Amino acid sequence: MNQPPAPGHPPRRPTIRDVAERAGVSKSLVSLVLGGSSNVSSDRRRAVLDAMAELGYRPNQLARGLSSPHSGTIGVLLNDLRNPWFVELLEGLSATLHAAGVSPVLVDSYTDNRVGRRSVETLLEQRIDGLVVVGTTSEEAALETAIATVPVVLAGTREPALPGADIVVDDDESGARQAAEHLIALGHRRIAHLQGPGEIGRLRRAGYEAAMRDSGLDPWVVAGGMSEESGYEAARRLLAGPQRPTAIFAFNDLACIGALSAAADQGLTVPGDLSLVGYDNTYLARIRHLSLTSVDNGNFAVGLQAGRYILERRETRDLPQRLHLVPTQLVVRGSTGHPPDSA
Amino acid sequence: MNQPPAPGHPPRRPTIRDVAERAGVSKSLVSLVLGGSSNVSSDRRRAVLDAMAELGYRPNQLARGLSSPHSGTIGVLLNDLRNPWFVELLEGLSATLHAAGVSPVLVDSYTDNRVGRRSVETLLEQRIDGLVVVGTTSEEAALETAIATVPVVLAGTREPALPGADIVVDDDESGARQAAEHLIALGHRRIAHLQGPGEIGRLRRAGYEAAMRDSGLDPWVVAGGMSEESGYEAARRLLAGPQRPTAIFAFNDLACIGALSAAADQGLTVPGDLSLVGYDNTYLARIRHLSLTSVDNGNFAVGLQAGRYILERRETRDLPQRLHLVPTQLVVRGSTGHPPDSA
DNA sequence: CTGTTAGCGCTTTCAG
DNA sequence: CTGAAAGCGCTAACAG
Repeated sequence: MNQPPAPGHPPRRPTIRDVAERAGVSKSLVSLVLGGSSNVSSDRRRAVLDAMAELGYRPNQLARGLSSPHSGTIGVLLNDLRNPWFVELLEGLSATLHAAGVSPVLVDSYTDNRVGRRSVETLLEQRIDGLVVVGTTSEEAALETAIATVPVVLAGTREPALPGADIVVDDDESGARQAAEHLIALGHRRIAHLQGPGEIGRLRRAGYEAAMRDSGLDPWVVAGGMSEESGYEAARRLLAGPQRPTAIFAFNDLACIGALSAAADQGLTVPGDLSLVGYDNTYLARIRHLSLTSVDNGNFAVGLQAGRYILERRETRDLPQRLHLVPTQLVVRGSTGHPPDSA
Repeated sequence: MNQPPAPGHPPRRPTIRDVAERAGVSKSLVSLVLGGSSNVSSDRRRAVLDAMAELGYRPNQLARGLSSPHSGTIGVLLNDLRNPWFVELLEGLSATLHAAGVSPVLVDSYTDNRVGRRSVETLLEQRIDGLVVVGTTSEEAALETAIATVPVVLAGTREPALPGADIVVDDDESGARQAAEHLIALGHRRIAHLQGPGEIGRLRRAGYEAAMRDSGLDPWVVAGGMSEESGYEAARRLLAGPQRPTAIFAFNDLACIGALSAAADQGLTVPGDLSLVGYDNTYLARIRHLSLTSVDNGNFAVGLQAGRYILERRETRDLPQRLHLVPTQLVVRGSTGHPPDSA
């Protein structure tokens, strides 16, 4: 069934039973030590620990997961590794999970789709204790079935709307407002916004519009997207128009970089002729040659809280759905300045 | 032990036994269907499949892994999610694995380190069937113990040198040669190279030097790094010198972008005053506003082959160590042109 | 082709 | 505090 008896040395990995034998105790005692029980004398505990070390013992999580109610793993569904906006989120999440002795199992929805793998299904077969969805994914149907089986938390996205799934995101409306207010404070009046997709796109737009109206300015929204390409196209059209904007607030950093390219194409300097603000404060924004003013969405904090929620739900089903907003922060860099006329 | 009896509806997930009962067959027959055995009449198979669908049955991979010699998972150790050069590699790898019914389990070494998680150790406890190391990692010690237990393949890196671990990489020497030859063909003679770390750094340097010597030019190598920052610093010093180069071949795209910023700082235009070549052909190189000429390292092919190797080793231990080189391809974009004097 | 029987390595009662 | 015993869901012999 398992490893054939092997001629030379036994390739069989040491089990709890080997450890028990070596330490001169029973199987269950070893199990107790493993579980960190306090009902073990320190001598015995030492003996067990020593035996483990000598044998190079490694607990088999498969076996553990099979017999205990928790597998000790949490699935993390990443939407697209190409855009590493989620890295800090993942760090926050990992920190929370690690402290609880839980391992994140990462899967990349985009790649899996391409090769025809059913990411969520695979995770469920692995008996994950919960699922954290990082960023908007297209696996809506799969998530609906998943939530029937395991707790689900959405991090850095508000979609799909799953009854019973907690949501942890940055405060997009407030973040967008900060961005717009920054531009307004610099003296800009013709400030355009490249709207992005989905609920998040709507919220950022709303924050932008509110800030504009508060200052008696007319909102100027055009459809953008979340890619460099879409930002480029949208900005190109804007800048080719008769009364071009003096500032553009893009949906995210990628679209903002697209706008930057469009500006360069028209011979406009940034921020001399045109100011630009992105969103997400990715490492792209930090690249010297781009140096984008951007809204930081506090992703580390988002990850931390998502971890807390999923661990709570692991213990207690039937919690009400929760929404946690993390404050944003505007990071000013080289892509914003006063409008040209005000010079 | 497992799920408490639950008051309302039974939360217990259907097992192979439930399926057998419902389909009116034995447990083992269900197992055979699951395993895709041909020794099952099509009627019975249908019955089993139907029962599974009706029950919403999902095989428990933990249980499967516990009783069969393979767990059906392969660990994938990612070095740093921040630099998404490996995305296509992962796609190739996933394609191979998926075709074999094996699931990749992704872990991020960098994040894990930060939170104090022992990535490799965790994977081994999960009873992975093999480990693919993607990119250079700092977990050398852990890898050495890992290779005693499971097959290891290095993809996109040559380090650490592990006896018995296959290596799949692009042909760095040849790639660097292509980059240098491209610049030479454009008429450049003062071509500097920003050397990167490790074995790969040495190989790229060697390819560059060979191309230079073949054309009777003097190699000009300075220490760089693999980050934007290090590329910036190195290039800044180079460009401040008396006889500055007319072209720079950087270790990778990130360093190349650093060089781009340094050029901008000095008021040099690219490619008018200075030509730049990167390496990895990441999506950064493709960004319009950067538009870097770069060497594509064929990472999809690297991933495919790494998958093949690991699957082979899963079946057959004691294979000799292998090295597979994937051909590179220069992608010319806007950062290279003729040297200024030749205009 | 089918049903029975052992385990895989571990946790968890339940008596000592 | 400790040991024996049962069982998690599944696979893999083994006789029918």
